[in-house]
Amino acid sequence: MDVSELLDGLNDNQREAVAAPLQNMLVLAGAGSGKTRVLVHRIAWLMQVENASPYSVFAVTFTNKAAKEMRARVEQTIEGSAGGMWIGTFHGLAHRILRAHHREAKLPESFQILDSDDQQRMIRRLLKAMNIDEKKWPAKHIAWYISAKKDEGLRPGDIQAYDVNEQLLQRVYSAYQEACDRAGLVDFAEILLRCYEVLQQQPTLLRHYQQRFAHILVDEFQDTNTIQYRWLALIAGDTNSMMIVGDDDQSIYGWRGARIENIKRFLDDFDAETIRLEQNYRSTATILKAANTLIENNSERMGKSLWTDGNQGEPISIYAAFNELDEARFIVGKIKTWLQAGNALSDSAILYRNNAQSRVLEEALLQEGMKYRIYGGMRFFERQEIKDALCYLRLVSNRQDDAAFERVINTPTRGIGDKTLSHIRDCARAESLPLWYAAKAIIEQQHLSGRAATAVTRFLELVDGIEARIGDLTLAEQAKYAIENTGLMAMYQAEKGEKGRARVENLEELINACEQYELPVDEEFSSPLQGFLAYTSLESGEGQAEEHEDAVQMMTLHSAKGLEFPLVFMAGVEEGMFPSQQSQEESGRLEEERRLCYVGMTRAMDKLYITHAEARRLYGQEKYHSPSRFLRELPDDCIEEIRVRTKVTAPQQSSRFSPSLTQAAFADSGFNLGQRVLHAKFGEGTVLNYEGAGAQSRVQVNFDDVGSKWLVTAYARLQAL
DNA sequence: ATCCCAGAACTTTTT
DNA sequence: GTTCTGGGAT
Repeated sequence: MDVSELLDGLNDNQREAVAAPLQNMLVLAGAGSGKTRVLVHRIAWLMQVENASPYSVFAVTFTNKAAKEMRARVEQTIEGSAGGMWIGTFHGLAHRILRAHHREAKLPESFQILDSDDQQRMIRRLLKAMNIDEKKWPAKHIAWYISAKKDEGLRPGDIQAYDVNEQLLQRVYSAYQEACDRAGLVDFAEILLRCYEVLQQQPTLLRHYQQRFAHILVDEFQDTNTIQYRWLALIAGDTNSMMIVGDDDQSIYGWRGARIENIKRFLDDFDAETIRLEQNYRSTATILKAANTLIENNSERMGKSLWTDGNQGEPISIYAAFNELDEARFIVGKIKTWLQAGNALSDSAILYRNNAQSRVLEEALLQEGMKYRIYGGMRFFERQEIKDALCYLRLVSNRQDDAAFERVINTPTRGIGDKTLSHIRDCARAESLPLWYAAKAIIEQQHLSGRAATAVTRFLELVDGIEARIGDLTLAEQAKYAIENTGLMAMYQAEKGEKGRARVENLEELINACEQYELPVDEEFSSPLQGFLAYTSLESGEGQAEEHEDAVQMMTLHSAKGLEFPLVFMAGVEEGMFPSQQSQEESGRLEEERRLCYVGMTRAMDKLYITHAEARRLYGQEKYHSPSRFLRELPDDCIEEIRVRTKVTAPQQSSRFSPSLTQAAFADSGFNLGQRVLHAKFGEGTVLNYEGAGAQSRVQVNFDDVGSKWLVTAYARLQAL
């Protein structure tokens, strides 16, 4: 590609960033302002104009998806291979360095990665051994604590524990770390911290990477945490060509350690120039104006205002639903209309604050026979049956892996009970041995009863046997061999019902994934299996066996970041839901919620609907939320209210409507409950739920605007208790 | 080893 | 209200 072509089609600011001299730079890139484009073109520019070698490029993203996209677009732009460049996620790149220098990092060659589930099991095990009450100290919280400390670059010894609680946490952290080290295991946070420490402690190594990576590019910089910042700074050294791209207004991961202030810190530490990308190529002027106005309510912004030379577009529609069912019905209705106008389902998205909200929406879509796809949820490589299989493979490749040992020693059941297991654990603890070797020792010392000893021996031989047999097999054959010979397949085949069938299918899909897997040529893995295992932990399997059909896209606001859709619905925009209850109680959280709202709004290209429900069944209770404060922050001339809100009046004593009130409401309208379809005119304070003695019914109510009154179609679904 | 029930949880998510 | 989990009973 010709050099001038690299700048063609870019606006002035984008061009300025792409063609900037070698210097540290912050590109403050608003939503939909073409930041990926700038990064990609910058890489091409560095190569073609600055004669940078591909080996000098180090491009970091947060997600595998973003890394993959960047690599693909670079290759497209430079019309060649991006091999030699390091383009990947923070964890992927740090992991790569650790593999290459596992000795310096004091890790076994076949070290394995713990996902958060493994991590929690590991902690639970420790808590039992340390006699700590799990009720008082849930493994989840402790895992959270440990990760948070690692994210800040803190080892147990760096923590000043002033009170007994923190001292306990510190003790568990310490024990956990020892257990991981002994087993050759690293958790996600450990990958970064360990890599950081190795580079810091090995000046020769560090110099090597610093000299090699003359050009560092970082995407989504507002999401970096402390250790990520330090890691980048270390590798950058005094290089003066680091380009970071980010948007302080889209920082929504503060709750998991992201430091929005890293952007400002970068400006100081690296004496960087700032370039702003404010022209938006995605949304209508109306949507942008509303989003801008909203975000201006935040303080300490770096300042940025999106604009477009495109259409004004339609106003943002705000719908005040009677309850969550009405909300779902409304949304589905609008999607239906949109579909009938000749649009694709997959161009519409429903965004919500928390996953629990998806259910009612799903039911409504199902009722209309509309296809949908929900993002998030259980990932492929995290499924129980998949993890079982992977843990066998982990154990095959690294006998020290205690987490894997614990998981599969009695899966499928082979007569190794709690007693035998705690025997092995005791021995392991006493001798500071991995469980595998403790089990071996116990058998040799004949400390077990005949039956238990046979069972354990058979297990050890099983794993050894797999390793002996898979030597010259392909990866897929190895997996197949392991899944079948361990009895896993038989176990899940025997499991009845839809669930068992799905699990068998997943195991087959795992073999398929092995077939598809390509070992990265330039990374240092001792075996294809090793590479595959790392892949399964770092890439959770999004896209595995996924169908691409035309469907409504459903996801949380968080997972919508980076995406765009012509038609967007934001559901449940109510006080207590969004901003969430807890964000209103803790200080500083509110602004992040507002940024989340900003992110949500700026996903919409053409039309945005925002809905809120006056009544909502939440955790089994009827809640009456007022519309979100964020709605009040939108400028009047950008919005239209589809249904003027009515005041829902609950009876004084109870937060639920009473049966008599419900019956009265229906009787007043001249209809009886139980009648399949009812037509009624309802006024303010419409009663939506009916609960009678002996039978429980949920009244589903459909509303359409008819002048100042509402024509109501309702039917009751009576369910005997 | 398996099953069943009581009790707890319950933002947001990538790696 | 629902779903998951852990512990106790069979």
